[in-house]
Amino acid sequence: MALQRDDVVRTALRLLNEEGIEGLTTRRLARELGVQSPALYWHFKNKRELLDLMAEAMLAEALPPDREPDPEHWPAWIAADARAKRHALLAYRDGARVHAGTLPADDELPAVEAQLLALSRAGLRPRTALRLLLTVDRYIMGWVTEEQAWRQDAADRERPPFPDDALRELPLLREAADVLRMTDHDADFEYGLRVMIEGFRAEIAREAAESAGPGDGLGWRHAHP
Amino acid sequence: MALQRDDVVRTALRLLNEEGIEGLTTRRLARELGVQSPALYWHFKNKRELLDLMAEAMLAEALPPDREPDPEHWPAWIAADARAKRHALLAYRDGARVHAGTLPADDELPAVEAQLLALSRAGLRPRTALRLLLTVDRYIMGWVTEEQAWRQDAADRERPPFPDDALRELPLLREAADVLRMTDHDADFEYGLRVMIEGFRAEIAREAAESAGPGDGLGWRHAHP
DNA sequence: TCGGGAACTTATCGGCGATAAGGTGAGTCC
DNA sequence: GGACTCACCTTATCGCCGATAAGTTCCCGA
Repeated sequence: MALQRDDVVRTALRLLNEEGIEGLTTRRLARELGVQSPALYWHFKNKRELLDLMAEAMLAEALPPDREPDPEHWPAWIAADARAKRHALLAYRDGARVHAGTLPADDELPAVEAQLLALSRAGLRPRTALRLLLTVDRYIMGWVTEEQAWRQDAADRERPPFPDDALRELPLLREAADVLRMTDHDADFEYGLRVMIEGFRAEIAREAAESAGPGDGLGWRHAHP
Repeated sequence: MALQRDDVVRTALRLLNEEGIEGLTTRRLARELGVQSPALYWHFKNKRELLDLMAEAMLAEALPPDREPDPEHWPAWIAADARAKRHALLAYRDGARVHAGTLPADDELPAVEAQLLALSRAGLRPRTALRLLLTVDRYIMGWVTEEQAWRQDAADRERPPFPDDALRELPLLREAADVLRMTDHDADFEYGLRVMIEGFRAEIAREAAESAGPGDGLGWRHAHP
């Protein structure tokens, strides 16, 4: 049986985990598949295309396109999707770097439309809703990129960064040292996510107030959920 | 006069802008400096070290370490710093990718300490304050990374992404099409930043309420500024 | 005057993504 | 049943990359 595009992508993802993005070369991948490296160029126009398919595959597992976001509990599914995406990216070494800069495929757009629908039921205009989704997405990408870089060179590094004596004259940083040293990625990510959703609440309240009539310019009302 | 480390970094930054990160090779850089490429390894232990110094130089211009953040107006300086950092990264092609994964140098820590001090005057514990700073930093990094990737392959791409007919069945996305297509990076970035700061306000109010006494678990009070 | 080290050169290594051109084998058509 | 086709792969090669080894130049201080 001849090589399938799908086999290549799966093998590439396995190789990514074993060797990291630096070690993911067309030659190495070909060897893994029992094939000569130019054979890969039958299946992909270039390495970028392979990386794009890898990125798509990484997220397809974690974020199936047929979710049905509930307008009543938007903070819940926004947070759940965010966690799922983070974990999907974390599941592969350098996952965030592989995913960075890829465009959503056309068949992912309906899922976004569904999210916009839910958020507009919650009181947001589509433009605003999409901006919120993009905001949390950028946060996730930035977060996981740093997280994986950190984890990676924590593995290489001989000694931990920010030793105590570098913080001697910096009492507040010393008190926040475990955040600075990222000893608990999960909790720190979660914190930022929560704060962000808090901001979304305020934004929804503001926009609802604006559309209901002239607001007070601050819009401090309780968002629905 | 012999080559100075600083000349190399400056030339590398210029070259980065002209050629992009792919075109920034040691050979090309050496040629630009009128030198053979192994000469560079006298000044830097490897390319990673050069990139780190480039990252540091990029931001040093825009975020001088002697700013004095005002506790009374923290939303203002958080936003200003965020904009400055974004612009610093945007000032160089692939700036975000160059900066990604670098650690703050030890001499940048006092500036962070000053920010923590201002935020703690505004009512936050140091751990929380640092988490907030990291949150907005991750947002910036994620944002600019995507923004530069987008700008870049907008230059290569023959036709714009998300053509109208891909959105035919997606009315909400169509209404938000200019956000989806990122026609106004500045405004979209600003929006997310504002929402984020809105969340910070809520967080500060909550933490103030908690430390003042038993809160209501929601903390919906007006933040001070 | 001469030793030494800073700053560079030449030569070379192994590896990379990609292309060109050719081979092979299974299926199809007459 | 033989010629043709085309999917899928190989071999050979290109120009580039980051990096190292070893040797050269030249200035400065003792």
